[in-house]
Amino acid sequence: MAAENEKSRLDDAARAGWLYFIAGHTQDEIARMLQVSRASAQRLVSLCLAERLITFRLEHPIAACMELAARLKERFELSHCEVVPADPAAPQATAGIAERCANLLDATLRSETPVIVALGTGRAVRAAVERVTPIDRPNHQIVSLVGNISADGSASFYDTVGRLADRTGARHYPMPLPFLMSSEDERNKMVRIEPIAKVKAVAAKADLRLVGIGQMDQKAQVHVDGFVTRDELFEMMRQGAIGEITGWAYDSKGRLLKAGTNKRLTSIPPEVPAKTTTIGAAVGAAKVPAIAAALNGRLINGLITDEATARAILER
Amino acid sequence: MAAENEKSRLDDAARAGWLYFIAGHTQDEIARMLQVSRASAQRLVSLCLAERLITFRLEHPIAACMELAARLKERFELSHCEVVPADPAAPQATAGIAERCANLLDATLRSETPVIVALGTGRAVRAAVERVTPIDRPNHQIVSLVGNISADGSASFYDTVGRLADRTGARHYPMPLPFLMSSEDERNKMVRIEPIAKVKAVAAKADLRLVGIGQMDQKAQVHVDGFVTRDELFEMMRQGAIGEITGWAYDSKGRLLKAGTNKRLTSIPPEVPAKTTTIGAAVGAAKVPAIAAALNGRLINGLITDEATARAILER
DNA sequence: TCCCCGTGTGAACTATTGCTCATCAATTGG
DNA sequence: CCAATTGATGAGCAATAGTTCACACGGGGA
Repeated sequence: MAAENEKSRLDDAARAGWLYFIAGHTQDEIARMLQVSRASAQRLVSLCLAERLITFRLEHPIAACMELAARLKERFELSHCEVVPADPAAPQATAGIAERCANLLDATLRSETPVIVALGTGRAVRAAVERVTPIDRPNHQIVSLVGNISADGSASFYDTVGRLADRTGARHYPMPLPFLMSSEDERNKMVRIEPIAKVKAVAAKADLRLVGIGQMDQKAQVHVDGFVTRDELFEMMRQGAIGEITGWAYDSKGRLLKAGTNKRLTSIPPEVPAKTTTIGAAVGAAKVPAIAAALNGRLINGLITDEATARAILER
Repeated sequence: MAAENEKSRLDDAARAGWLYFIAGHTQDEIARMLQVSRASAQRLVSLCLAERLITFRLEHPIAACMELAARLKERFELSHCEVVPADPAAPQATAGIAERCANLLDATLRSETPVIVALGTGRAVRAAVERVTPIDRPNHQIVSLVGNISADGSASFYDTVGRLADRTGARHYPMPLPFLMSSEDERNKMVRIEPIAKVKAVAAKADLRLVGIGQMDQKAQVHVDGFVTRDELFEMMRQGAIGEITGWAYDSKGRLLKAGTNKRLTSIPPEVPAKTTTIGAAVGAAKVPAIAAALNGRLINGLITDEATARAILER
């Protein structure tokens, strides 16, 4: 086709695009104006889009978040990803992601058919549970991925499973075990006893796993909360631990370590690669390496984070 | 409603808009993603538009033209307006507007039901006629608004009516009169004779009038072509003439003058205000005051011009 | 010259979107 | 505390947009 016609076709495409998107006419009107069939007007509008003659710009902070979420989803083959605007007032605030996690839980629990939700650790997860809107779903099941008894024998304040069950009337399965056993043998023994095996079995069928992601540094939450000692933490760091999910430490490639506390952990380990919908929830510059490793290692296939964290992950 | 909810609603609107326009999802998909009904998703997309969260940008020279045409249409209450990109190589070229005029004529003449087209003077009009695609429409009528005999008695080379009739097989009505009579009396006598009255009658029923717009300055086309003498031209300029349509001179407010050559003109005068679709076709910096006056005086209700001229008219 | 290929076209059909209306929940004022 | 008002909601329908298909046109190449 002659270059001149090609050009005039693009001109018409631009005209059609202008009339459609900017002037707000229907394609039928445009067809009459341009003296073509409606089908041709539609083709012109498509062409205008295809040739990128027209661009959309979303003037809203959310736009950047959507963009980041789409890139994360693509890059790490995630089944679900949400990025919330970073709160400039509180860059580490979990409020934003907690709201999204709560929304996700709401959506999942709204289902009439029975679902199983498994919960891990993390402030965001805990906060999310508090924000779930109460709903009566006695046929759902809520299961904990981590032991809720801390080193000193008291019940952990992370009783997220119980709280979520309160709000839904669902059956719930806390894990009646200490976070760490004293030896590998003992761990292996414990996880085979009936009540624990039952919890594991339910967790294995979970429709959704919602987990926090912890970094393994001097401020590691597992240490701050008293689940692992300073020495245990340092040992894991020497072994290359960079992050943890439900206590399971992994290295910078997202490989679960086969040493140290991992041998004595009672938590249910992540699937590798994650097949069940497994959503990680975490924010903060300190957690970026841990989150990135979890994504690369396919320990999670979903992520809820904030804008600053998302950007940092993508820029690595 | 609380400000927080309001904000979250706008967030959702932005999300929906992003998913719709940028990610290209359907509203149904968006509804599922956002956990709302499809109707609500549609409302969110509308809201996004209404709140101008999203803007469209058309990266094409045509965009500016469409914008200018829309402003001219609005400002002067035009029923039709087209602005073509100015050709940087030939700022006065009528090629662009001629093409659009031809397109307009094509569109009008394509009609199966009989239509009457009246033609005025002007290079653009003449060039447009040459570009009309031949079509067999014996029931159409083409009528001239101006005498086609020049001062020296020869037939004018502006035989646009004949040329257009050739291309369409339409009946045509040239105006067998000199452009100017020697006196007002004589003019009044001539326009009453049968063949002329017939032409006037047909012209009065025209569905479309396509006319050129001439400026009244030393390079006025009516003078250059020898229809009016230098003295006559200067006299009209003294009377305030700034432009002419089919020879009828008007002042800067678009009021037809009641003096000088206007008293001896045989051309069919413009309707004031224009009720029939009356399209003016003109480009060039020199014609800007004439075009603007014609628009203000409602001598025309349609305009075909180029980008530079359109901009100049709007900036006055 | 005739044929073939690529391209564009409109008709007809399907999918998507926009709108109206009845309903319902929340908030406010009496 | 209740009625009135406001505003959001979803169902259902009408309008609009998108797709598919068969066909026509026009420009090379045999």
